[in-house]
Amino acid sequence: MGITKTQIFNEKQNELARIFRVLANPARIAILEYIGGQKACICNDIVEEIGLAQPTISQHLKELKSLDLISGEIEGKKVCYCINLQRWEEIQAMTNQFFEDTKNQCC
Amino acid sequence: MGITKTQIFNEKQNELARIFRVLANPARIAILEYIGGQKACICNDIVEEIGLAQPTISQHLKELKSLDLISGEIEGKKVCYCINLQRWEEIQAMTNQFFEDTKNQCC
DNA sequence: TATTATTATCGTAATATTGCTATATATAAA
DNA sequence: TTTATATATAGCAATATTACGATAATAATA
Repeated sequence: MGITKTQIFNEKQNELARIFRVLANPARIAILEYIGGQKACICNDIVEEIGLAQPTISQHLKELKSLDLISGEIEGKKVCYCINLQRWEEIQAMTNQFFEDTKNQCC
Repeated sequence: MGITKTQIFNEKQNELARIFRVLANPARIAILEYIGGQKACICNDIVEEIGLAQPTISQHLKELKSLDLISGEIEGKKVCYCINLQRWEEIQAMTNQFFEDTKNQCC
């Protein structure tokens, strides 16, 4: 095989794994940090900031959007990306809950 | 190419990405939940619990150990795995800090 | 309309990940 | 010592990911 057996896991486990997968890349971490660090929603200075080719950045942005972690508003020929705060906090809460729930008593 | 360009990112970004990568699989989430849910450190009932082949579980455990997220104590012919609480909380804090730091003012 | 700037998509090569079977290793029990 | 049990490792096939260059799509500007 070679493909993750999502069928045998529950929805929450798959959702958590998907969230972590989207975050599991330093370019996407850097993009999120950069977007988060801007006062205004700056768009694709990201390409210059990060140092990867424009199509690569575009692909990473697509993945981040697929999780609804960021949103891109079209402003003329530019697209202005910013953190989707509501979803961000939702995901922060979910992951933190996972860490909290999984702490155990053993050892 | 096809390989992540770790050189162009800083240590923290790479470390975060690595943490998220280890967590980015529903089998590993399920394993952690199971280990965390046991009062005592139960070992490889995990194989029966999860429903993947024994070598596959072993491989996932190895990845979790590589992040020091769990530790495996040898007890006779069995190995008793449990959450490494100190590291667990360290990683919880790191990821939570990331979410906290990255929230922004825009939009 | 033609040009330019910005972003997205397509196709591809290199590499990584997932999960398996077969097998090795290590310890306990007979 | 032989056998059984528990775990790890090696090797492999299928699929996913990362990053790129080429190119399409969109919209502002000349």
